[in-house]
Formats: sequence, structure tokens, C-alpha cells
Amino acid sequence: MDKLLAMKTFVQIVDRGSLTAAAEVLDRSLPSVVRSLASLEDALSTRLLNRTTRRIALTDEGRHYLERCRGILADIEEAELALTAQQREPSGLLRVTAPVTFGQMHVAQSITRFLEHFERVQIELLLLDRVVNMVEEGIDVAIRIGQLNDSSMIATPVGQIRQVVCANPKLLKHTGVPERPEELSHHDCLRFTGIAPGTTWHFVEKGKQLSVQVAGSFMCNQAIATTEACAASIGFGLFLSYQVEPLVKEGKLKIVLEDFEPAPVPVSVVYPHAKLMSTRVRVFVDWMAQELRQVFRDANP
Amino acid sequence: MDKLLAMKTFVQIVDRGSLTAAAEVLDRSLPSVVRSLASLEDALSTRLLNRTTRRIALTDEGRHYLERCRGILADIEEAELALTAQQREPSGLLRVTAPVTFGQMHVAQSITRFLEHFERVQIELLLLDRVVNMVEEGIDVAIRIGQLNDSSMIATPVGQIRQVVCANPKLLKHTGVPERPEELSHHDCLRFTGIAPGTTWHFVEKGKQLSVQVAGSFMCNQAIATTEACAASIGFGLFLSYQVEPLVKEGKLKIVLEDFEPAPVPVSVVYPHAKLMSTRVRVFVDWMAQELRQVFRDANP
DNA sequence: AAACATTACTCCGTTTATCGGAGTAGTTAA
DNA sequence: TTAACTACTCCGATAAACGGAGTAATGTTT
Repeated sequence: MDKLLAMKTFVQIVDRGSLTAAAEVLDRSLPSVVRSLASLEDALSTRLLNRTTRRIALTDEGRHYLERCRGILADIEEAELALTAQQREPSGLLRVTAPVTFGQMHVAQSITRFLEHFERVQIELLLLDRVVNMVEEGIDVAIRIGQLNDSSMIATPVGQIRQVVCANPKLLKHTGVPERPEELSHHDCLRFTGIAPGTTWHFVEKGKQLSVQVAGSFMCNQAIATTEACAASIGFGLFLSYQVEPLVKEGKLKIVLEDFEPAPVPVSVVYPHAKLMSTRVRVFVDWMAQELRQVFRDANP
Repeated sequence: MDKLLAMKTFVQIVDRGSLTAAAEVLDRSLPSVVRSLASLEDALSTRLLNRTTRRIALTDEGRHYLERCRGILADIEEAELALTAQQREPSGLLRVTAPVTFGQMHVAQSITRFLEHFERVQIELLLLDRVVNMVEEGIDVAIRIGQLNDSSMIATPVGQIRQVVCANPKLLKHTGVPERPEELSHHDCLRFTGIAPGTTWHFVEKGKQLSVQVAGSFMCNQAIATTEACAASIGFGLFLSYQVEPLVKEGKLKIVLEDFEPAPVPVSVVYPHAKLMSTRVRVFVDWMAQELRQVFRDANP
């Protein structure tokens, strides 16, 4: 027995004054209305309505239960309206994650502009240089740099980022600019564990994969710290281009081995589902994808 | 989709932390729990839970809807508990009707004793000398004197009342005591319309029906008024024995034609249904039946 | 008083919804 | 890397609910 339907039926019977009228209003057959009421009374072990063929009258218990039913049905309708209202205009909390440096450079500003447009949305931005578990950590949207390993997520591609090897110009003046990736095995190589936690760096030569074992004494999980260490040190480093862009412009780092660059890394806006996503997730994903695509167009005219 | 069941399911999933655990608690199969949740989300056009094979996490909408569900389910349980509590101990209002004189003489006292026993019951006693429509008039229990014509009601018989013809002794001294019912057609007969609204009075002679046409100038719907008019007048009256018992004891009325008395009238405690009757109706009916049976035993030892 | 219209209710064959087992795919822990 | 556990889908079977037809009762109209 559908108790909710039975409650609605009971309320309609009383309001309309007959089972026949209630059946019409509910667009159901009279027998089903009769059964609904009888089932509810059985479930409650209580007679709610005294009735003859032409009259109905609430029992005392029925009167009290009726008011409770009205309250409950109103609450249910309100709960559903609340969800519907949330769907029309983006509102509520969004939890967004992005890699630290990329987030600071591009995502934060875009979020600020987004929030100016959509005043009823709040965004919590988590800048992390590790792979997050979106479901477990309650993340709505992630800016993901790298291949997407999670098949249950949906990725909206927005661009690609070059992987570059850099060194301090003074070092290069001293050692000479390496002409092939294999030469790196003879140099101190700093490792940013967020991108390349292992000791094998990958390159491409004329379309073919090329791997080089590297070694070095400095490893860090923080991009900025690693890029600055590279700019101040005697070593080489493998970074994403946006991570070193400011230091390159300042002349503190120089990109080398450009003819052997590995495949660029895709950048995506990632979210758990397409189905039944909330309005603010959908609106935010569309907005951020558009903003980031413009960022990449600006970076590569 | 059973939305109530779906709400309960949703709450259990969150509380237990998995669909599998919720299925166990609800004693349902896992596929049915999966479908329940999915149906609810479809109905609401809203994702309530993000989930992978090993994790679940509430969405923001899901969190809000969850709290509303808890409130709604609590209200429903409370509404049902209220009915159950009412059923264990008789409480609430009872509306009882009885014929005026009989009610005054026997029913009111019994009700007083009943209310001393059951402190949470209120009784509204309606003393009426007419047939009431119990459903229409919201009557829970009626003390009915006469044959029950209403097949939807249930009658608990408690006794029988003689129908007697009476007259003022002075009158009888003047006209002589009638020896046969037919003689009444030559006398003034007062009519109490609550018992015999028509002009035909019925008698029984040696098991056979006997009808007599009577006439008179005084008719009234109030028993006491009619019996007192009979005691003060020159006429005969047809009454129920309990109606004239005090006046007979005082010598103000005398019963005649006792050999021709019609069949006694049954007295019953009447209520609309046996099924799903409230506790106080059941308890009251049992009580009143017992009390009235004792009244009849006392009247006919 | 009788006839008529309307209402509540029951029965039964049909339809629809829901069920759970089996199996698949994915994720996390050992 | 393997095993265990979880969410989910599919499909044949089962159960619940359906509405039409009919019955009985009640109140209104003639």
C-alpha cells in the first residue's frame, strides 16, 4: 500500500465530501479510492471515516489524523519545491579543486568573475597538487591536468599544457645547452613529485617515445618551491609550461630540449555526472570551460 | 514508485553509509534499494547522492532534502503513534444518544460511573425522542429502543420494555376499566408521537395481532409531558413501561389491558461498526450493555 | 409509497509495477 | 597483483494494483 497516496486520498475524500468526487479529482477509479482508504485504516488499525452509501463523517481519530496528514503533505510539497527552486537559478555551495599554481594564475580570477554574475552561489576553492577523490572528498568540480583515470567522471577538455625542461641560464652558460635528452642523466635533475614522481622522464623524438633515467638530490611536492629552486640552483627541472612562465619571462629560467618535448598534457573540467547535475554545477562547468579555453587561446594565438 | 519508502530508503542509505548496508537494515534486496534511490532522484530531477562502487557522498541538495525527509518521517510516525496511544486507553470524545426519559432514568447515571472509571473520556449525551441518523449526526453510540431498521449498524441487545396502556384511576372509576382493546376507540387517547405517531395501536391476543383505531385531541413528542397529561386528563395513553413507572408507583396512573400487551420492545446499544471501532467506543458499549442488562434484571427479578 | 439516481463497496480477470537472482564492472584493501 | 566488496543492470517471475461490471444501500424526486 502506498501510504502517501492513501493520505492524499484520505484528505481529498474529506475535502470533496465523497469518495466518488475524490476519485474524479485524483483521476483514479472509485474502487481504487475505496481500497486506498480501507488499506490506510487497516494499516492504522483505526477507522478514520464512518460512511454509508450517501454520507461520510470523520471519526474523532480521523479528524486528528487528517490535520496531521495535511501538515505532512504540505512538508513534502515544500521539500520538493525547495529542490525545484534551487534548480532554476544557480545557488548553493560549490566545491572546486585545481592544481595550486594553475589555480592561482587562472582559476581563481575566473571564479571571482563567475561569483559576480551568480550572486547566490558560493565557491570553496581547494588548490591541491595531488589527485583528489571527488566523491570521497565532496568535490563538485575539478580542474584536472593530466589524463583522466576515473571512468565514472566526465571530462570537458579545455586545452593542453606543454611539458618543458628548464635550467638556470648561468648553469647553461657553464655546462652548455644539452642537445639531446640523454645528456640529462649526467646532470643534477630536480624533481617536482606532483608531475613526475618517478625517476624516468619521457620525451618524443620525431614521433617516437624516448625515456631517460634522471637523478638529483632535490624533490618537492610544491610546484613554486621546485621552480624557484631550479631557478636558483645548478640543476634541470621538468615542469608544466605555465608553472615556469613567469620565471622564463624574467630570464631566471630557460627552456631547453624543445625539439624533444613529450606530448602536451590535456586540461579538463571534470565532474561526476551529466545526469541530474545541479544547476550550479552545470552553469559553472560551462562557464569555466569557456574561460579556460580563452586562456589557452590567449597563450597560443 | 512508493515515495515514502524511497524517502526511508534514502535516509537509511545515508545513515548506514552504503546501499548494501541499507538493504540489510530494510530487509530488502540490493537491486530494489538501488532502484528506490534512482526513482526518487528521477522524480525530483535532482541527484541526492554521488556514488562510486565504494563510496557515497551527499550532494548539497541531498543534504537539505535529507533533513526534510527526517522531519517528514518523524511526523508520520508521530501521527501513527498518536492513534495507537488513543487505542490503548480509552480517551477522547464520545457522543451518545438515548431516548429522553430512559436516558434520564438509567443512562445518565451509568455514564457518570463510566466517567469515574475512565478519566480520559468525555461523553456528550444527547437525549432525544426521535430516531437519529448516527453517521450524519456524528453519534458514536445510541441506546435504541425499538427494532433496528439500520442494517449497517450493530445492535447489542440488553433487554426489553413493555408497551402499556395507562389511564388516570379517577377516569377508570368513572368509565370502568376497559376489558378489550377495541373499547379504546370510544375513548380519548393521548398520543406520544415518539412511540406511536400513527393512529393505530397494536395489541396481541393469545399470540395473534390485534389493531385498534384510536383518536384523541392531545399529541406530543415529549414523553414526560405526555405521561403527565395522561395522569391529569380523561384519556388513555400508550407508553413504554419505564416512562410511566414513577406515576404508576404514585397511584397517578394505572395500567390496563395487560392481557393484550403487544410484544415488548427490544432495547439495544447500537454502534456503526464492529470493525476498527475506537477503544473508547468498544469499552463504552461493553460497559453500557452490562449496566443496562443489570437494570433489566433489577426490574424483572 | 414507489421509483429513480447516486454512492460505497466487492469481485475477478487483466495489467502494471516490483521483485530478487545472476551476472558485470569498478573500487579499495590485503 | 589478487581478492573481496560494492553499485548497478537485465530478465523472468511474482505480487500488487487496476478498473469494469455488478450489487446493495441511501436519499431525493415523483
